[in-house]
Amino acid sequence: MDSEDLMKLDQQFCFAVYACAREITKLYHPLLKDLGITYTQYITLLALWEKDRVTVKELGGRLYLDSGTLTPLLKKLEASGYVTRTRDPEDERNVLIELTEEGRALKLKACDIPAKLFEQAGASVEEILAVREQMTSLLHKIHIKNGREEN
Amino acid sequence: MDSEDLMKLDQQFCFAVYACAREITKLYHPLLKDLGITYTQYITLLALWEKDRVTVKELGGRLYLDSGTLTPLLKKLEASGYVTRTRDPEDERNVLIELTEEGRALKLKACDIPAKLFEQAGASVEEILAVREQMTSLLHKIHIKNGREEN
DNA sequence: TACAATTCAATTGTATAAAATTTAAATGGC
DNA sequence: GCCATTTAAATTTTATACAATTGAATTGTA
Repeated sequence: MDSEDLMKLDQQFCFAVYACAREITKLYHPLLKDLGITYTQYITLLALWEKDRVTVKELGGRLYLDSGTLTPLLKKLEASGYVTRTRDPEDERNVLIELTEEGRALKLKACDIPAKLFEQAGASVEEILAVREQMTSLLHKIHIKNGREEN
Repeated sequence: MDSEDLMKLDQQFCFAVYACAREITKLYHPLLKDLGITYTQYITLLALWEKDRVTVKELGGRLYLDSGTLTPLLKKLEASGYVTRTRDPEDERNVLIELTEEGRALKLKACDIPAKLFEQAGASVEEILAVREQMTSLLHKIHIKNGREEN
């Protein structure tokens, strides 16, 4: 492939992923609107439903987001009554995020979302699973690259 | 797979794509900073280097972005001297986007970026190409779904 | 030809993202 | 125990994204 072809939009791996991510988010929108949460809030709650009483740091590590994004988002979830934010008495630098009863209850209202999305995706389960494996593998590799300054 | 597993963060196809898209953008950052442009501006210029003198609508169709995102972005590219924005005399509703000489010249400075990124990706070319095909296919399918209100 | 419907870009309002800086708290030598 | 270093969260700044609305221009049609 010559340099001219490499510059074409349709040849860009990054663009396929970038545009796809945005379209997927839009696909979630009507379902999440019923619950009164945004996509990033949904992803954050998924992480908390698995394990809460975690620091912003740990949550950010799992979501690949930093405090600049999470702090305002968690304050919104707190204002909505789904989580609490309390300074860890053991180490006042840490803020512990915990689900409230309403936060836990929301999981039941959201539990059919993954199945609904799978159904809407318009692709076979096998295909989706295979691509997910590769995306996850690539995500880890790139995250490590981004973690180092050089290169 | 039971409903509990379907709710796990690592099982979410959407999250793999969403997080990967953000990490890829970060990977581009140091390269694009040298050129003084952002990732979305780079993608927009890729589209224009292929074909310019297009309306905001057409450009948005190729980039999967609407005027709410493109209008301020194109104004920045205009302020940087890379594009011009002129109302189409034939149909005053349309705004035509054209590259300036500097905008065209920037392509030469950017032409080694795709190769550099391929190198950094840490995955085989075959793997990247295969996943890109599937992401692109899925992108088209979901875009059509998002275009229709029902479903 | 009026004029309702449509189309396009811009605007408004809300919510992310991420780099860079700041502030407060804790830690590790000495 | 003092203080430089480190760490965590918050804040600041800049740049997307997108839904919804607005306003101007065009089109279809009676």
